[in-house]
Amino acid sequence: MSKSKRVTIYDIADELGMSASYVSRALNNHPLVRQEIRNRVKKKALQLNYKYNSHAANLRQGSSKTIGVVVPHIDQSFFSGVIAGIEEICFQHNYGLVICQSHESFKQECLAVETLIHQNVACILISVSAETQSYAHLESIKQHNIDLIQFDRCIDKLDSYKVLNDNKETSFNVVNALVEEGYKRIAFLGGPEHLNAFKDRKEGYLKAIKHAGLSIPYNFIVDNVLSKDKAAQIATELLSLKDPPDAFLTVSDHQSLGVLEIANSLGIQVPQQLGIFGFANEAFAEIIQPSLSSVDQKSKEIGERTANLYFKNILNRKDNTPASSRKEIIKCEIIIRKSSRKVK
Amino acid sequence: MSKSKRVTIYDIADELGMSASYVSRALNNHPLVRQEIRNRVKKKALQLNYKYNSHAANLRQGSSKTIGVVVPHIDQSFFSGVIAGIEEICFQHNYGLVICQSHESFKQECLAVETLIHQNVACILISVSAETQSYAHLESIKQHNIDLIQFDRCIDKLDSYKVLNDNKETSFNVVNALVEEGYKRIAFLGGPEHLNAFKDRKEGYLKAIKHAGLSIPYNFIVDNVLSKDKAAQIATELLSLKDPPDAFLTVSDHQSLGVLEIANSLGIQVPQQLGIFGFANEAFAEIIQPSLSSVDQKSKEIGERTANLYFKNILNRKDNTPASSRKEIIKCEIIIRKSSRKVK
DNA sequence: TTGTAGGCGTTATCAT
DNA sequence: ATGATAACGCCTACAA
Repeated sequence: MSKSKRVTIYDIADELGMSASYVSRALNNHPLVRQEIRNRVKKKALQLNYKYNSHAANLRQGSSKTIGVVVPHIDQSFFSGVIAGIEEICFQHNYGLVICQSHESFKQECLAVETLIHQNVACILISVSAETQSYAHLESIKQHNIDLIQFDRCIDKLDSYKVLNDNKETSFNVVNALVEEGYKRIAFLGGPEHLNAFKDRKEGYLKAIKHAGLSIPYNFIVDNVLSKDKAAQIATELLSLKDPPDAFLTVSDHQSLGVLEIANSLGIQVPQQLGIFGFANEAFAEIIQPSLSSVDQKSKEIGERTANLYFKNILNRKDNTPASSRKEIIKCEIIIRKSSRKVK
Repeated sequence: MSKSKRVTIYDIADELGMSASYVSRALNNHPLVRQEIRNRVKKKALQLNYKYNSHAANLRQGSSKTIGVVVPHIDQSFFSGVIAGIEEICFQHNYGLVICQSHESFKQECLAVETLIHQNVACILISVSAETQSYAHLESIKQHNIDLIQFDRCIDKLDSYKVLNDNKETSFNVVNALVEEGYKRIAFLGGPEHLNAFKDRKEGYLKAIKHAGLSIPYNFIVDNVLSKDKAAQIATELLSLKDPPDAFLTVSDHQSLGVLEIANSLGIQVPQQLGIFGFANEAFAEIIQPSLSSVDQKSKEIGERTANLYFKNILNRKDNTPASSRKEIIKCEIIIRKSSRKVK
């Protein structure tokens, strides 16, 4: 295979005895080009194995019909669900998608954002890493005339569209459900409190505890234990107390899993002696024994709404939306499984 | 924020009273530019909020320091592991990564490949969809001077580097392990046979069955049942026979899960009455009860080796490697858990 | 060590 | 309806 030069619209033009600009128009279905000619050009393009060069087009047009997504992990069901939703909408609008993982690292997140800016994406959709506290990198996005939408885990202070779950309400309702089930000493394993999603879940929890008139020891409420291992460690400590919790509300199923494993190893019966309730509705939640109660965050819908926000509200209608309507709330669904149901 | 024009190297050059080409060299750490000047230029770039324009650079250079990956799903632990490995190596070499999902659809796979060609990626790493039988789209990659490496699920007939597991040997060994455990009527739930990974696993199975001198009814061997649901359906049929299988070897943990659920619902004890063994070592395999025996395919290593193949063997050393050495084999690790261990 | 000039492939604008 | 031309931002011979 010779290192032949790339086939361009000029090659097509030459073969067809027309100009490159006309070929370009034909390929792009320009209304001024007759269907018959379009077909002829496209046929020739195929025959010559011509491929469109996005870089050239992007350079010329200064924008790229591409959307960038940055998420902590692509293999958590919440995020892969979101991505599936985004993909679908982008596909409908004929936009490309570049997916980046931060692996919960601030540094990698900055790098990803940097790359996406270099690529001149039209819009960046981001759910920030657990480490992310400052947001100069996000402001830099806007400085480059790239649109920004945050979802799920947002920097509150940063002005941008946001797509969120009704975390506080859901958390409140979950605790109520636990209380109704007879649990009274409900511990809370949270995430980093500087992220709204986790802060809201904690607030909902606190509100419900108050509402139910329960008194919870201060050390039952632990922030920033977002991994299975950290959760397991805290669970070990708490469950070894003379007056241990009789339930855990966690902000992720991975934490729930950590708690469950510790409970098992300590011989504590779930759900009879200990209730467990989490967020995210990971695939494994309904598979394991006992199945884990969890919150379905409607990830695919979040993805769809987030992407649609760009296409419907931002593109064209360059943003004179009042700040107040810049938040979309997606309602969660509470899924009660065995891990929080004492009575059959 | 005004719709200001993008800051370019010309702006930096103007401010600093030098030429754009010199700025370009300074930013790229060209040896002929003194460190002191490099620093000054970079400082000014930062100050002006300059961002590199990849499109312009790619267009100029005709290649993009970007690698494209196409996988069926990003949220299966095998593939996300592979991606993690690839990411790491790309990062070391300062290459970008574009990740695409085919969702097991041939059409979407073609689309992804098309997009990556348009983006002028340096190399495409692909594990084809279950539907993929023809490979014109993959040949098209090579026609565009883009390098191609297949991993895991490969089109055998297509000449390219390949990174594979030792599927046949592993499958053979797994069956032996099942036989040693006392299982005798071992059914096989496979994938689409036109894909080497599944074909090899089947061959290993058949070889081991023969080697052990077992006789297996022909209907115990079923191809192309790659989902949990399909596996469950076949398991229901087989387990309802008067002489049912006493073990299942599957080619994915999702299938194993389907089998397990059916066994549970039929009141069949796993592993006492029915052994189950799968591939992929999904996260849930060790979590559920009984834990699922599976094959760890060393996904991260596959990713690393695949990416390294590009950087070490292809880049620069433009391919005079003999066809024979164009295959890398990664050894699997067999993980025996409860679902296939009769004796304690 | 630094600058000049040209071109990568496309598309928008202007002209015919 | 079709063509010529310039420009997007960068890099790299080549020149000085």
